[in-house]
Amino acid sequence: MSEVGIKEIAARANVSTATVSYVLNGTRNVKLNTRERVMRVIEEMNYKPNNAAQSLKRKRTNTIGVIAEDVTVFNVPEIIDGINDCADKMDMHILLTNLRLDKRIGRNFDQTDSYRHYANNAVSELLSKQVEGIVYIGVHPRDLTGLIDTSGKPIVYAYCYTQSDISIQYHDEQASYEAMTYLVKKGHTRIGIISGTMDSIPSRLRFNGYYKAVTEHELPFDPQLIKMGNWEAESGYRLAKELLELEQRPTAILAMNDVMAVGVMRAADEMNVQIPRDLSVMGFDNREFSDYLIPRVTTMDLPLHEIGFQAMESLALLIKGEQVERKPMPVCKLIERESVDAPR
Amino acid sequence: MSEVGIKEIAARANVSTATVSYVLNGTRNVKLNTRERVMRVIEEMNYKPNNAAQSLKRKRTNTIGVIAEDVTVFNVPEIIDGINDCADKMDMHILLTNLRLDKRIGRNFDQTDSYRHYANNAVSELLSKQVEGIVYIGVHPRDLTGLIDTSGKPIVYAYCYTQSDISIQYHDEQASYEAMTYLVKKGHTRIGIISGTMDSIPSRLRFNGYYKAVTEHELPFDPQLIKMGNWEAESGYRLAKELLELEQRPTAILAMNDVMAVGVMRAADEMNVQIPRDLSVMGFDNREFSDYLIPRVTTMDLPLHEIGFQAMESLALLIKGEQVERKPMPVCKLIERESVDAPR
DNA sequence: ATAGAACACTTAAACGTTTAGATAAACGAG
DNA sequence: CTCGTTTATCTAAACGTTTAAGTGTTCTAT
Repeated sequence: MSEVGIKEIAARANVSTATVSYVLNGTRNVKLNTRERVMRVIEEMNYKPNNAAQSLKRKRTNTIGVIAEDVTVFNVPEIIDGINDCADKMDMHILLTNLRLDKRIGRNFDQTDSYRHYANNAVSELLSKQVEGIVYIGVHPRDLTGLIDTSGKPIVYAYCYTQSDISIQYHDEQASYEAMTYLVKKGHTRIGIISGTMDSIPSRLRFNGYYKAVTEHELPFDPQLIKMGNWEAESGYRLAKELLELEQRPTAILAMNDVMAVGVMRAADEMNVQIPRDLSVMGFDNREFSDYLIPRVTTMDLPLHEIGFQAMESLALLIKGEQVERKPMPVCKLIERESVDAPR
Repeated sequence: MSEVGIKEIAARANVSTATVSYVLNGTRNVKLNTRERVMRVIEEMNYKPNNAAQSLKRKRTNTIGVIAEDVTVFNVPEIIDGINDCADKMDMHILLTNLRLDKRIGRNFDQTDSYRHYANNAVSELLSKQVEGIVYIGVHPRDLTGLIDTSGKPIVYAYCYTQSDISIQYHDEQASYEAMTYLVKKGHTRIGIISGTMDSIPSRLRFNGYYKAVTEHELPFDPQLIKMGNWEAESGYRLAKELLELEQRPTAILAMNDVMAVGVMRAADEMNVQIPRDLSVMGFDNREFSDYLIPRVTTMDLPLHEIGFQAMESLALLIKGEQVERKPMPVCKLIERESVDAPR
């Protein structure tokens, strides 16, 4: 612990501890003269107020808990960055808990029990650490409604879905709509899509966006062009082959994540289909590698930083007991690269 | 703050606060009878000890600070995961600070002043939060000796270098030696390398490993085969072209990170050099995308989790005031994929 | 010159725990 | 049955701050 306390400072500066506290916090006027004297002693002794004591007295810890389902999943660090960014501004600190869910229970959405166990343990620990609120970063976009009990402390969810509390997501539907519109503007009319697993909410939303684009742009609706993947490269590979083997090939494929887009590119490579000459490919997520593939793939960038930032903003409001007004949903941004061209 | 305190529990259980504390911490014998009574009340009221008060009295916060130069840089999350893993075991919590260095000052190693400023600010905040120690995750492997002042609190560095304190790195030299040996075993003798910037320590270590392999395996030493890159894809691209334009082409290229390996593959693609038929390519870092490229690239996996774990272990020892014994350096692991073959 | 307000500073209680030391009760040996 | 010891519990101080209330001191306006 800090060796030197406020008493020592007070003694050396010939004032009471109260005065030291006042100059430290600026909570009352202190004559310039004495203020400077106190400051000087503080400097000299390199005094730092003991935060434990402060928290105890103030009943405020200036600390929030961040629970990440798994920090090593691609979207999490950026979200944390956003939270941290906002927290900095409000002089809040971040107590981080990593659930390691990917490593512990994998993507099995049904292990609700062990899931609930890990999550609530983490919450419980954080609460006893006196965090003023929690932001929960879900990586697999499941619906968490009712799973987590914070005994009244404010919580906001980032990236995942819940009905009972505040949760910040980006605008999935509009993103896939925008992607489709982009392909249409490039001249494509036969567009294949490879979706994620349909038990995931964003997957359904992205599909909605696709469907909206199909109707609005009056594309021929062909069920053969719709493939159900599972987010993994292998499924992109397999389904792209199916699409490319159609008697009437699509001229473009929209994969609902970049990983499946990789699979698409592999399939194209194998079948000697050149991208983007013979086939346009579009991904989703703007994973770092999408810029490293050959050709560099056009994709939708996720507003992860913004999600984190907004989550923290909302949490701060909840902590202050204020109403949190609905903000416009963060939107994705189209990243134009080399994998899309006009059809020949 | 917690609404219900130890006094309330004591009152309801008809004991003194001391007794409650004893059953809570097991620091003294309490008759089974009363212990159970106290426990029951604790349960009923969902009582959680106020950590601020505990910390104040115990002079222990069970919290360490983690400073990350930038959480969004590829190696950081995995290191945090390792730290978190170990911290969990020791019942320690993590107060996270993200310097956002990449965004604020970029890779400019020379901005020592503003660098020092950010880092020491973070340290200072953490110290006043009463962390018991700090692990500092550097992303650009510069030498940080003397830059950071923790006023006596233990600190350990992960991934970066320092002479004055404990720092945990992986074994760079042996990794590049192993990579080279692998290529040699595959039958290559003319091996080009593209190094990182030579002002970076790992870059020099990796070069040492290369050189050691060259001499030990009695490869012809040809300075033309050694190219100095800057870690970026573009430099890999440019330098691979130079290598491929040599009158006596190398049959394999070892790029000292996966990003530059991407550049190599682009160059090869453009020059119609097929990988691995006409040229073997090896990367370094096992970035996620290395598995997504076509062909999937063989590379060296970094023991990031282990680095984080060891860092936390060492820190725990320092905190306890114990000697930290030198452990064997974590080593990289060769990930064999498709980009390397025997020369034709 | 003086009352009253404004200002600068101090005193001491409080925040919710832990823990040494005190006390009381129960036990065991003779 | 007594004395010493062990065991169970309690009392109260302490941890390092903040802050309401109190005490001087210095202005300001008359």
